[in-house]
Amino acid sequence: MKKENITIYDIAKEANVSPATVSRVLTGNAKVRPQTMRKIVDVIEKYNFRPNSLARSLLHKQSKTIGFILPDINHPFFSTLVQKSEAFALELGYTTFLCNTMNNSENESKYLQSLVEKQVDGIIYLGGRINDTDTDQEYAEEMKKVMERVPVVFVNGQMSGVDAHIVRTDEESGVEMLVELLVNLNHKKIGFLGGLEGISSTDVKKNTFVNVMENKGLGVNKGWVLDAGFSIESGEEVAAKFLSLKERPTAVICANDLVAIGVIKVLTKFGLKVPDDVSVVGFDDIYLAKHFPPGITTISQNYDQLGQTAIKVLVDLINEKEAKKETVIPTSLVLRDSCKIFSEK
Amino acid sequence: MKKENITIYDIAKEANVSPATVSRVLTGNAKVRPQTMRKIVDVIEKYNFRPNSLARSLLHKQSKTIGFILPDINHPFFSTLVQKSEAFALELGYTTFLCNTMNNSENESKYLQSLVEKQVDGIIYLGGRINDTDTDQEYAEEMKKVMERVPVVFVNGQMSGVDAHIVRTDEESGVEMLVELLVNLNHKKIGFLGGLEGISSTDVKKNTFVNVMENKGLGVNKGWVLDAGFSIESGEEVAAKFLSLKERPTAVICANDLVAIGVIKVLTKFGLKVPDDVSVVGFDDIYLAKHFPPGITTISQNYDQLGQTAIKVLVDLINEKEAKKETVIPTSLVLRDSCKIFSEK
DNA sequence: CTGTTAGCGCATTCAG
DNA sequence: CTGAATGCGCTAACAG
Repeated sequence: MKKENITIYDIAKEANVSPATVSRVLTGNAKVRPQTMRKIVDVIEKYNFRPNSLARSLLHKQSKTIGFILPDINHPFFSTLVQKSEAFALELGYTTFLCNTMNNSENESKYLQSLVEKQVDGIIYLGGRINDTDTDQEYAEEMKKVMERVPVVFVNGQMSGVDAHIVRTDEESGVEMLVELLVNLNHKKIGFLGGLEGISSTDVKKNTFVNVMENKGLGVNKGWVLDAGFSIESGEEVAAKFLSLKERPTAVICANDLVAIGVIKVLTKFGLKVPDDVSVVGFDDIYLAKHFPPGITTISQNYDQLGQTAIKVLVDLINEKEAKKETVIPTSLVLRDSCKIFSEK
Repeated sequence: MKKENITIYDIAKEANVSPATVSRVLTGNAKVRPQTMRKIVDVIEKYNFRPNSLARSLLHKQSKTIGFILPDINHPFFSTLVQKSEAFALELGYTTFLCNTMNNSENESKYLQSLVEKQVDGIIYLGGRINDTDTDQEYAEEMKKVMERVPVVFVNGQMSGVDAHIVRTDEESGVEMLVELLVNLNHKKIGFLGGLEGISSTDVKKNTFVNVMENKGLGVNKGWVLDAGFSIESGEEVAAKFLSLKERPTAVICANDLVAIGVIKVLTKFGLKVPDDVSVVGFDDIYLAKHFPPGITTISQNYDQLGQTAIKVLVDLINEKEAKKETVIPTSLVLRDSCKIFSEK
């Protein structure tokens, strides 16, 4: 059995007051005679009493809790974003439930249910199914049902048929900046490595890449656009394919920094120097980007702003205020040493 | 206002049964006529009803929730450990509350209170004050008060005066292995870089290091033991000090892999090759250790076992079973390419 | 197999 | 300023 819980009744009895009065000093919602107050506070401290927030939430029908759904807490992009968002939520008086789905769709459903049952006041969806370019309609239905009960904000994602509030990074302009940079550095043969087809962030980036290149009158060789995934290992894998290319690009844009790291690692291992032989750029500006030699030129996600805005929108929804349906967060270019001007040898 | 919640009463009314019967199908704790069952299930699905776990927890006096306290979710050591622990907790039917204190002692107190108020069934303490070699007695008192209400397990930490259950990595033998390795590689001048004095993991490692060295008849130069911290930046900082040494060790053991990364980065930048000029080893075997060139030789923390054991002990405590007071988890040596045999030039 | 009742711990009426 | 009573949503105990 559990140790017997102390309740406001116990406190009340010992302080010779009514439970209501104890409650009043706990919440500070009504005036209590200083004398009475002191007596009660003493007893509370004596027993080290803490009010049961479950009971409180049950009564108020709000838990002051926000749930986060994310695919992988180990990925620096998510851990950073979570950290920023969480800190801000805390300032606003919300605690958070982190649901790390480990890229598993079943977990995602379970957690979604669990958050509803736990009566969270709102949900921040950082990743998972909302990243699929083509929405599975079953998931969409599930999502809609959740949204009937709990406000939800999607970060860097969407679901077709689901009318959710969205906060997203301006990935298009990020990729544009990268292409501009490389082209200005005289690169004409540019590839795009990593990511996964069908995942929206990848598709958006790839499409933007192709469009911008064409606008500049530079073709894109299909063989230079290679999928793989989002991890360092994916980068290694795709770099191997890159190496086996008959004609190689002189510069590559990677789907994210981890991929860039994997790519650089393998190229280096096989004797290609970055940036001397190949220029490599990434995306996200995770903390490793500046540390991994030679230092990766990348696009910085505005983690603070992204996280804060998401929370802000969600809290507005919770309080039934109006909130912008879609907010786009700008990115910025971070120059480091993984790319340089191209010159024929 | 909140949207009106649907309750088992609503379901009961619509299905022409009593709330108790609805509850029975929800919990599956008692037999219900298939016919009745179907009727109820239909209504539940029609309204997409989910039971309120707050109410349930209030009644049962257990929330099936475990709280985690950790200093920095961005640190791969913690994010990996959390991931493993969480997955196992989930298997056991527990969901988790992650409390990322951001290395802030005030947050630690707040979260501790919050977890008690949220009626978590147990707390896993992954880091923070339990890492101080000298325990602040105020913190110890606070801890004890928490432990009167909720079972707690310390992972890789302790508090003097607090009689907690502990699960910890065998850091001593880990360091021993590293020293053995380096000595076998003919290194005689070995340094220890990073960590912070007063943090137990650092102190344990440093002491072990000094002892083992002395046992081998190899002295340790005080100037070769340099504090800094636990991040890549700390490694960079301490590497700068290393470079300014009159006489340098030929090999260094770093407090953890991030420090090793920082050290390698700076040494490389200043023209010293790792491992040709200096051998560098780390600790933890974070996923980066294998990716950061040249690949860092390190001690692997047994994340799975560490996390699972912690959860197992905690769950035993929750269920008021006996549990081993202290469990030591073995480590293993992971050989990569950041150290090599020493030979005079 | 099913219904009735009571209470988990708290905060909020409404009286006094 | 304080106390008594009520109900948040659920399930366990007890009848039937």
